[in-house]
Amino acid sequence: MADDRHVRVRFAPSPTGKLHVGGARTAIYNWAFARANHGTFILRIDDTDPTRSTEENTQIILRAMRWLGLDWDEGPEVGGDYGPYRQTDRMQLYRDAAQRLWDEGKAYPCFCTPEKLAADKAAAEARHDPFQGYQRTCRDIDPAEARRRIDAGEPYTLRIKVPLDRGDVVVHDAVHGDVTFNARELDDFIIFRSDGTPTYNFATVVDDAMMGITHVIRGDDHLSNTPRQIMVYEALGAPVPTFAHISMILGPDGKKLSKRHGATSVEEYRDAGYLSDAFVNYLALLGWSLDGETTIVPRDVLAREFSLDHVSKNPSTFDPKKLDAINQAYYLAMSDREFSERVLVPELRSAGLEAAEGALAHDDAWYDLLSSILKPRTVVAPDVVGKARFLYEGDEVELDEKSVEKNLAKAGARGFVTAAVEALEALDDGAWHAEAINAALEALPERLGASKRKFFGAVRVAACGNQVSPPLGESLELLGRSCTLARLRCAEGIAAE
RNA sequence: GUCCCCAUCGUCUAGCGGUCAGGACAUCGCCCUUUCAAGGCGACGACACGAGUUCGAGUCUCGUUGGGGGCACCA
Repeated sequence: MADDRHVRVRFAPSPTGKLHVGGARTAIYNWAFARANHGTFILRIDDTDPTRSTEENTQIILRAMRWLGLDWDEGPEVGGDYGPYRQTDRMQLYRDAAQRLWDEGKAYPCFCTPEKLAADKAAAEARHDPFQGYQRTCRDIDPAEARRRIDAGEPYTLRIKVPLDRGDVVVHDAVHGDVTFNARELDDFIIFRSDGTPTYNFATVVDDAMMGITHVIRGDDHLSNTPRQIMVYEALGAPVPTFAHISMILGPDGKKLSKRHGATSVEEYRDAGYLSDAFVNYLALLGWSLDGETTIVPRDVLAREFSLDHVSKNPSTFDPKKLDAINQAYYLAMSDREFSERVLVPELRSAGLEAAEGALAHDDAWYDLLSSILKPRTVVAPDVVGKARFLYEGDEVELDEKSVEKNLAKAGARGFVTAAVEALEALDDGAWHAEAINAALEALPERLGASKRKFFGAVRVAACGNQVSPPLGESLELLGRSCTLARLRCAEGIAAE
């Protein structure tokens, strides 16, 4: 094992799309593993597929990484001693490495056409040959002959020459243990395409070897081609890293998570109003546990306690409900001030309730009070907008039809509102606080011979416009004396007698 | 077809030979309560199946079944 070396791990996304939740989790594990072991976390852009990779996607991924708070020690924009950190900028390195293997007789040119390869494979399949890989057709072509054909312009690929006596390959995996692959499965796979570009299995290994990667933490889907990658390490004479293959993330139907299951990209969750900390917390727990009991694992704890041997082997199902629960737990843990600054005000601004920039309509105490009542009612950030809107409608609230029908339209409602107006008028501006407001209204239902439910329901709709609202006392305090009384008087006019 | 991986409540998981199989989310009920939440208490609910090994198996072995992944001049 290479564990005694300084830990160096990498996250190497392909910019063929946005950062997916599965990729995000892989990134989180790599980051956390590096931090927990005082190692180095490297970000590398695996963009060897020119047709599908875009610069735009690269930027989206970098942005998502920053939003997730996964800072990298080496990589794009921060540099490092093992760069460049984009595969397209490393082409010469792959060529050099391949040339070296060729010179050393560990790789050889293959002139088989794709058609021949397909035919060979079909034939192997037809005779039920357990070995369906490359038939090593060009393995023993005389070097001089090969040279001649190359010089004549014949297209060729470069294949790795797997030693015939290699024997079984065992992958030492930190989450799966030792996984043995039969030597028979290994074939002389292509390391360089006929167009002169390296294949993934070759490029990644060259990179990981040159970058001194000690632990390769990646998706389960790579386990099967790890043996061939090991062949490359061996040919290169580089130490084989420790692998850690983590299971996939599935959708609610047990199928691999995809678009049809809803949001799959990190930025969609950011835009939906999830907290980065909560999102990282949830994803970290999807396949890893601290102790089996703890659900709230802040980033710093993750960075300290993360360990590969608590990584689960089974695939996990993405559960939006649990994400919600964790997100809400993070809000609940915030102080009113923090909630106000990080959640409430930004949402009010982007919803246009508050000016996009500059001074706010109220003082800090007002937002803190609002935060205190909205916090336990918020699952995702944008929830605050709908719940705070009634505070921004001036003296005439928009009355919810159904609420009016079930409250103000009921007999006696006018009397309730009138009584409330009288009681509240007795309070002057200086005494306009939730506690005093509640005290002033408290005795009224009994005096009027009405249930609290009916009385407060009528007042609530009159002042807040809806039978569902944050606590009444605080709501009226936030509304202010004059606005509250204006709304109540307005409702008196339409309330049933 | 072949190779590999996986298998504990609906979901995420704890468990690393002897546990009343624990926690969290979800669901349901009760409490609190002027609405909605939040909170408190409680209920429901799992070792896929079959053989072994063992005094004893969720834990070890093999098989079955069921999922997933690889076998590309994709990554």
